[in-house]
Amino acid sequence: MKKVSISDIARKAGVSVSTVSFVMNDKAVKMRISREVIEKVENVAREMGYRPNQLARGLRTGKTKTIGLIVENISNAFFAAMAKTIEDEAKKYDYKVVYCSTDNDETKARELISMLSQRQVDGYIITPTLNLAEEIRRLQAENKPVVLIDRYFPEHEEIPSVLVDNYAGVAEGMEFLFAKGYQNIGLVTIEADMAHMHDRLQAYYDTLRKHDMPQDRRLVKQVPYGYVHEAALEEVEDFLTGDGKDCDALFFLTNYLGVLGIEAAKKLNIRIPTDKAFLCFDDNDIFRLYTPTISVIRQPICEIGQQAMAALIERLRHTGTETLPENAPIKLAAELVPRESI
Amino acid sequence: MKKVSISDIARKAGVSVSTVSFVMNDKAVKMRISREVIEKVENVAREMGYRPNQLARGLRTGKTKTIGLIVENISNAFFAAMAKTIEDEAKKYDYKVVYCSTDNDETKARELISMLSQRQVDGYIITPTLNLAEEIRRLQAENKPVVLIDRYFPEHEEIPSVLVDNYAGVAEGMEFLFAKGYQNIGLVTIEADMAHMHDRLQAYYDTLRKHDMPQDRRLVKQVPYGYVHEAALEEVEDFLTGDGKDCDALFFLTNYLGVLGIEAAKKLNIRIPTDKAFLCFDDNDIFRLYTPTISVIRQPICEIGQQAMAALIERLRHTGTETLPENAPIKLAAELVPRESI
DNA sequence: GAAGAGGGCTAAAACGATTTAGTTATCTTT
DNA sequence: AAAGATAACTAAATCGTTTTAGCCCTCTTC
Repeated sequence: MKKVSISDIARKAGVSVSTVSFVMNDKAVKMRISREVIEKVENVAREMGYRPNQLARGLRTGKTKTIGLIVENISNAFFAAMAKTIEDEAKKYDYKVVYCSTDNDETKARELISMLSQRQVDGYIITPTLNLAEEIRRLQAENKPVVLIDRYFPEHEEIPSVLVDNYAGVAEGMEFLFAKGYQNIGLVTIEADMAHMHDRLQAYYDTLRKHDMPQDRRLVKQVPYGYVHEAALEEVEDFLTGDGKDCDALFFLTNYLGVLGIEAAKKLNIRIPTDKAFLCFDDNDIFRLYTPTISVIRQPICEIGQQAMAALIERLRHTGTETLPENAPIKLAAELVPRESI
Repeated sequence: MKKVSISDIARKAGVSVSTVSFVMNDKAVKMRISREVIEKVENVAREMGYRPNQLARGLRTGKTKTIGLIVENISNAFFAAMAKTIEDEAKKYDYKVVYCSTDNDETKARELISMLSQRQVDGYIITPTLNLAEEIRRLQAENKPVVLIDRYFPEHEEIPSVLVDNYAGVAEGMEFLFAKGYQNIGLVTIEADMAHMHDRLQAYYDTLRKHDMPQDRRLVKQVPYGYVHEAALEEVEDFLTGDGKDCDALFFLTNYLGVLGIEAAKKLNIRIPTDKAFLCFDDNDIFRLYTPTISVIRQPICEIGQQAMAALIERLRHTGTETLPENAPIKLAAELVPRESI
């Protein structure tokens, strides 16, 4: 059984293809199609179970009503939640979203952009990797709007972005630790190759300086990217028993690092918060449930998704208008969620 | 800057559109295009940054090299992991996957199928909801292969499916609990409206009968579908303090229910396994990390994804051949992972 | 030197929609 | 009754590919 096309309907209803098209697109009245013909066409279309072919439509109109969402890893709780929000948000504007994961790999990111571009998506929401700015400029040059989320390129304000205020979030966390009397705060992070991680790291150092505390590089552990779980865990364990042994508090700069942290602490029998207080950037189911519950700096995931979508839609509407009012990164406030780990 | 099309290249290279097409599709040799022309076209295409328009290609060939993946909820760890496997697997066969969530809503599932069908995906991998068989038959009638995962329709063997052996998995879990000496085993489940949940429930009752234990309906708690987190949590708490108070072990039939279980136990100060042993169907990061670690029946997620993909690819290849060799549900063995909670 | 074979390319139809510019018939208007 | 307006449609181009059929040229071969 083949799919029914607009011309099948035209034939059966005894009208032209154009007429059917007008009826199916609610342009019948504007095109002065008569009541009877409209009804006839609608009935035939319903009976035959007509569904417009979006490829053909997209080819002709140049609009696919689809946006491409590129995240780091869709199976990570943060991005999964983000994807869900964006999908729901997109539906409100009658857009469909197709998502893909970069695994933080530059090459893969490029391939994904290329793939989405070939599939003619109307716009993009992207969690960029390093060195992706040029590729993104190319999309913009093709008049395809792009909005970055979670990360941004400080030197490229022509690419709009929506993210949490990383600096303020970490600063608030540090102030909280100081207020609770912790003096020797260790940091666990990943390579600060992109601006958002750099901002977080900078806030750590700046807050230490503000409180006239020494800035000891050895208290900052960088877990290299791309390690498998076991290797990364070992890195954290080494830190907890080595350079970070005397810390009274640990600040984990990502969700995943926090999970590694509690796993390591568990293995090493480090009591939280008695031996070390724990604070993590970005929330996670585990942190809410673990004993003790883990304090976090929570990102406003929904709001980021909503604002990103809103920004994208606005640009989709005014496509052609090259200069847009506001392009500086939109930075949303993080929320400190104190729990038992501090 | 507009996108460059095949005819732009043809013009610039001074050849016909067909020639360019042959070169771009590696049919140049078969079509006896000369070495020089091939190189010329390839160079021009590279210089101009040509990317084929997949809409046009799909429209012409009837193949989009895209498969639709419909799961219950992409932000659930189980489905997120499944999606990742399937995406990776699809790439091996040079397919792209677009995924969407039903939220277990029949209507939404229908809409998603319709949307994917309009976008002309070549095949489907679906976690079905109730009453979806007819809709799926329609896809098959249009010659679009479908493979179900995680759930199935026992009365529709013409729709192939790949899933864990739910019955055997739960039976193994029950035997393990008995072997450890637990006598009074409560069950927490959701509505058994679909066969896979029915199979799990049946295994519970059958194993009890096999051991000549009473089958007490009150020890089976059904958490209704669609409750918000707080309401569902309350349901579990009520059970733990009410009908299930005297159980020495609890078997949670899904991942999410298990999480609710530990959350409730924590709130009610129920010690695991001292007060009650915990066993959960389907693994989760939390279960590995929680104190105590939670024993689970682990589903072979990767294998399910791989086999589903393999089955789909086979059907994509032999499209037109209506009768396929093996169509009975493919049931893969679950694995008991004993941890501290028992 | 005519027929046939092959080499090297191109024209044009087709896929399924949208959209512009008509066309035809009927109705006003003067 | 001729001119213009309007109502109710339709023809055909177009989007960017793929693919079939065929064209033209040169070389064999007898």
